[in-house]
Amino acid sequence: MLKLSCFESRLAELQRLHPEMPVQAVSMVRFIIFLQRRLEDELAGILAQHDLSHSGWSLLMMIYSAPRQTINPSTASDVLGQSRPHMTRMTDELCARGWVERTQDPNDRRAVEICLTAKGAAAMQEILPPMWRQYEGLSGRFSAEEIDLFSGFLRRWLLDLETATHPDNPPAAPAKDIA
Amino acid sequence: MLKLSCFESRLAELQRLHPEMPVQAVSMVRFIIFLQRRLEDELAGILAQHDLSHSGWSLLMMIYSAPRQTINPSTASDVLGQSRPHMTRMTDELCARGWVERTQDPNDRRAVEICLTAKGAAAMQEILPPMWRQYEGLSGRFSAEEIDLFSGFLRRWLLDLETATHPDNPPAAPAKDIA
DNA sequence: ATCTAATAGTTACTTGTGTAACTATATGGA
DNA sequence: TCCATATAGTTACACAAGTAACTATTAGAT
Repeated sequence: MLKLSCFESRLAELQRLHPEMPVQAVSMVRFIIFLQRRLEDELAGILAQHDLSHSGWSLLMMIYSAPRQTINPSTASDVLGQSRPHMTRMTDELCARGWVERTQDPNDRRAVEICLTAKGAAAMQEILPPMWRQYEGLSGRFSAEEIDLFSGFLRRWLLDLETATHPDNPPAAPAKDIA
Repeated sequence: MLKLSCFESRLAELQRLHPEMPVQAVSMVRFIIFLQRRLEDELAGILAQHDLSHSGWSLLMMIYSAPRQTINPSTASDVLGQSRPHMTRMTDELCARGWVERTQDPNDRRAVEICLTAKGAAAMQEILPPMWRQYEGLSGRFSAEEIDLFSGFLRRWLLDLETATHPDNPPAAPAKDIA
């Protein structure tokens, strides 16, 4: 029996026991958790070939795509949803590879700037193509229309959660079509 | 600036640098990871009041809703996507609370059965109502129609990933309407 | 100008969870 | 019937990532 089927049997039984259970909410939350585990496991396989963890990869992509290919640890922590000590450790690892370097923020002596090096940029050129293929392979089999809809739902949910925990944030503009 | 907005700026820049990037796939995978972090953080808040980790809670729910409120560790590990040693530790914690107990499988001396105790059932009656409310509160603001669609997408993606990594599994039947 | 509160990043410590290895037991093929 | 292989669960060890505490620095109110 498929694991998901087994899980859904449990869910059905839970609902039988507790008709007041918000079954859709419970299952959606659980589906997200299951998806995350699988997706990270799959990505971990190919990242391991480059001796990268998922966190290191996330940070590297943030740096690579930032203005002047430079970021500071607190911003990275904020956007990636991971702790500042973890950004410190990931930065340590990437520095050890020679892929990034830390410099002093000229305007704020507390702050550090993490910049991509030429070596790091070269590494990214090598890693990105197989990673794009991996991401594509991880996509479910959806039509373009379904992907637009699904992506929009995920984004809205994220925004709802972000806005709920930081009510002072203004509601975000609708998604711009990035493509 | 919203964290998600910041992230999407990075994504836009990545796409400018790499037009071949599968932007929808990359963003969807990343959205799942972000969602999982937030959802688990939110759930952790209320679970902490009951001195439960997310893993312990997951296992407890699996046991609570299983036939005869009994499960074995390997099945739990398989369905929840977590390691057998972790199931052992979670079981240790729940045993220490008096909420579950281990018994010998009468048919297989290797196997352990984890059964909910009366005390555990009582604890569940107490924990479930606030948890239902928490799950409901975590749901994004979607219409019933959108929730059906969204839930279906999540489920299909999970099935695609499960089938891709275990090709011998038959494609699952479409979701039965649980309600 | 002063001082309190907040922030940036690191270090030390803690918690969560994986893998490897182990023992005991079951399965299934020869 | 025997034996190799696989499985169940635990223990030991390793790794990932969080929190608390710290120092240095900045921001902003008075």
